[in-house]
Amino acid sequence: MNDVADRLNITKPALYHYFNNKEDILLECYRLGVGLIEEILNEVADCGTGLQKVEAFIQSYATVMTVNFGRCVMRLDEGDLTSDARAEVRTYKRKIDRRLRSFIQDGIEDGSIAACDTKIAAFSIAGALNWICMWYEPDGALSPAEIATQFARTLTQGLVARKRSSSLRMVPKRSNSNER
Amino acid sequence: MNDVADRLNITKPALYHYFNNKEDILLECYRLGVGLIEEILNEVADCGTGLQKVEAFIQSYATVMTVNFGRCVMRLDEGDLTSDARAEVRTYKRKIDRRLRSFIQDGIEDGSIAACDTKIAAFSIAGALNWICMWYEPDGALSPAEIATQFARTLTQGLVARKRSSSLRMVPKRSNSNER
DNA sequence: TTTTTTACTTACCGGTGGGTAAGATATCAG
DNA sequence: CTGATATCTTACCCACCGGTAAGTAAAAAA
Repeated sequence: MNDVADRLNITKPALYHYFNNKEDILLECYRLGVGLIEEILNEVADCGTGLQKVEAFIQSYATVMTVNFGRCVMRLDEGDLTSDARAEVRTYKRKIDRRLRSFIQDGIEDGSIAACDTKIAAFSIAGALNWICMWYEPDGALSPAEIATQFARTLTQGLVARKRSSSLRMVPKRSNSNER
Repeated sequence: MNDVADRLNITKPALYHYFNNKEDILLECYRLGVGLIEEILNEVADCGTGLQKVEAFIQSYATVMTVNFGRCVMRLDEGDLTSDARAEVRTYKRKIDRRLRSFIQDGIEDGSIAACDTKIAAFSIAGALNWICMWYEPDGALSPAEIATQFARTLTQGLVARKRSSSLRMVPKRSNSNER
């Protein structure tokens, strides 16, 4: 708390003028991060096949994970929250997870995604994405755009080499619309 | 420390009879976990194409993440280690990461894996796998075996639905082992 | 038997860190 | 001007937690 206050050029009691306690600050950061994610979820919600939605989701989510408040969403450990706060956080998480699963389900239904366990597939994607903020560093070799694009590709297409068969490659004009 | 000692039915000073400090205990747990991972890495090291090695790696690593000491490897936050310990931990991590990347590289060279950025691909896989211990619960709906198998499939094959083209689909008798 | 080593215990310490009491200064409403 | 409210400070508190001092009991070595 002292450090936080220092960083803001105020004293600790001034901090407590704006927040009730440490957890409130943490939660507020978390809420900001979740806000970012929910924003992109809404943008993504209607943009083609299930596969395309998942792809767009990955692309956007990966980008969010490279910005400060995005990282908060992941770095927060449920373990050291009071039960009230934990409940709130879990609600957010569930909401995002459900959304991702629904995209996958859409894809299975419209034929763009192979039959699979949506729960595990969603966990797999979410894990890869959440983990980004464990290794990403702003001044590192990989740019957010590169990461987002490669992740979208790897997670949807897999690693496996494919014979260039028929007209399978339908992913259109989303080459790299994410430079910012 | 008191809690740990309690759990072992001894007092805190007894704990300090066996370990120098808290960090040592943490590190020892970590080492046990890394030991498990390196074991499987060696088993995997020569078992076919690059893709098959990656697949075997995923399968095994996912399983490790569901056992206690496996979880330690991931739950340990570099942030609260002394620089010595951090150096050690980073060495382990680098070793594992390099190994995974080499498998991917092997696959690209032998044609079983599509050309991609090995660094990002490895991060993506490692992230999905590491994240497992954030949601896995021993008494939950998903068994370690299911998780491992589905992860291996999803991460290597991707989500995308593929036309049954030529002899590509070599994964046999695994129709839908994921009901529940 | 004596000595040493191993395996602990009770009682305690000091720093850290989240949080507060009480007051100062400034702004704003009436 | 008066009183209330918002914004911030100095000085302090105390629970918790990592770690230790000093001593005890039992086993192993001599």
